[in-house]
Amino acid sequence: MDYTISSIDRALRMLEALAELPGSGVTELAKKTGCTKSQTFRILYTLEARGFVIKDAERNYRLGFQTMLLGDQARRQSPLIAAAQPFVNELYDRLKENILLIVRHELHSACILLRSSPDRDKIFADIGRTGPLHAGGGPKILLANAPQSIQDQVLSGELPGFTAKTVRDPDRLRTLLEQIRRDGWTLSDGELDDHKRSLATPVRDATGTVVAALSVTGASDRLRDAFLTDAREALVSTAGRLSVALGYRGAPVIAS
Amino acid sequence: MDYTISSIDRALRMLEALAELPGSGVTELAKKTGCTKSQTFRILYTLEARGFVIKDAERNYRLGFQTMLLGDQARRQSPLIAAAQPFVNELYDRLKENILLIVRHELHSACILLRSSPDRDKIFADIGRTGPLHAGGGPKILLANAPQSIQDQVLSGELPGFTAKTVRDPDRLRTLLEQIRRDGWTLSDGELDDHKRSLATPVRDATGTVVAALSVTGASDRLRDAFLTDAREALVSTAGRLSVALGYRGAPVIAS
DNA sequence: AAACGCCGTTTCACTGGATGAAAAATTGGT
DNA sequence: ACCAATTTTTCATCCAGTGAAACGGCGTTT
Repeated sequence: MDYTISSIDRALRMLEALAELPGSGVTELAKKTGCTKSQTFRILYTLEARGFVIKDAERNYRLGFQTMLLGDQARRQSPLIAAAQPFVNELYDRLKENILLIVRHELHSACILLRSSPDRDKIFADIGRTGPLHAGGGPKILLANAPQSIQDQVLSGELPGFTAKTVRDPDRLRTLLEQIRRDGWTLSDGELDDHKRSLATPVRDATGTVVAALSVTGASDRLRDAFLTDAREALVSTAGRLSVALGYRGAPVIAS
Repeated sequence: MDYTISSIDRALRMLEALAELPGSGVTELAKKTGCTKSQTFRILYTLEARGFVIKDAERNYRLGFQTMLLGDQARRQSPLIAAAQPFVNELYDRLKENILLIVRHELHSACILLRSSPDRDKIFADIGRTGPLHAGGGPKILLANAPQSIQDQVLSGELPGFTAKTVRDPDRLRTLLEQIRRDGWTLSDGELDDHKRSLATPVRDATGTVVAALSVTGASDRLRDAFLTDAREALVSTAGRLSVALGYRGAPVIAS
């Protein structure tokens, strides 16, 4: 049964459109969302009245403070983030490389926790930044463990390349995803960022569902050899403990 | 002319209610927002479909990842935050005390930027946390410069005390607000946090509207004497430069 | 075991709020 | 001043949203 209230759905899509096109006007947003211009105007008026969007002097719109504040509250109140924070910190203290917690939202990945060192090289992932599901350690873990319909949609859609090493062939990706599910972890070697490697492994909740990927990312010339093996073991162990903290009671994944 | 779409307004209020009562069920949220139960159920269903809220196994709701991610985008795309960030950092480097940028949202204050030192004592203000307008340096600056209707509403409403030093008498507050407008800065001595002082001054935009308050907050035994004077001068100067960066072209405020 | 209360979910007749097309107003560029 | 593009406003129309009540499940009480 579908209980969707379509005017509310349109407003939510308007917020999403604004996140992608900050500083847009009424006509542009109408085109982006498929709403009529007068509908768009009224939606924006309603959103503006509550501070979700701001209209500037040139009549361009941006996300407003109330969106920001509610986002902060969402972060503060997230049981997953609360549970994961100490484990992310611990892993960072151990490895001194970037540690990320990545989630899937529809057909994309998003970084919801990031512990990085100021003197480490910049990486694609950043707090709140969305990215692909087919490239990168964490994203591939999430794709490999996503519902079949999600996998099918991603693999039949566009598979953009971020570097020369990004795997873009659907058949090759299917094989990789199968191996990832078997292994219980994955390594991304320069698929999202040149000269960067990313190890990742799943985080499961009480029902056994993969709700996030825990990942360590750093320069390829550091993440190799014995340190790579060490990092992988620490990563899998930490993600396993986090999963237990989230109520997971399945069998421990045995690395091949 | 009122172009508010009431079902959308209800959905936005539902998000706000969830920020205040995370983990609520349908009945509680209906009561909080004044919506019927079937309306509440449908609103939540629509919000959940797009990831703005999450329903857990016990049928309780919380803000979801999409709210968090949009909040992150709002922060990333805010011209005010982008402009203020270097000034906040500079002031922090200078004073080594907590530096805050505070905004008003309806009848409350909210901290949108915070530069604090790990070894500093904890203060009330925190990123994304909303607070009063009648207590604390930054909040009082915002109240003193708010539209008359906002001032009237705040002063005729509840004025809760946070410490023994919080001013709760509306008449006394009116006198204080007048002085704040004359002085162009204010000192809060233990009104929000015991043993904490907070200096604050307004930040203006191109139209001369006070859009934020810049504030330095620290322990009372550090924020005194010559350091207090020094901090005040640095604060007022920095806020003035930030205001200019935002397009403000008014006369410089001369401190009494 | 049955009754009861509470909550979340579902149903469907009804209507008023949302809609869209077009007019009016505003803005920025030449 | 003129013009094109955009934003805002208007109003007759109608359908999407509403609300009251039924339904189902669960935990507690008798």
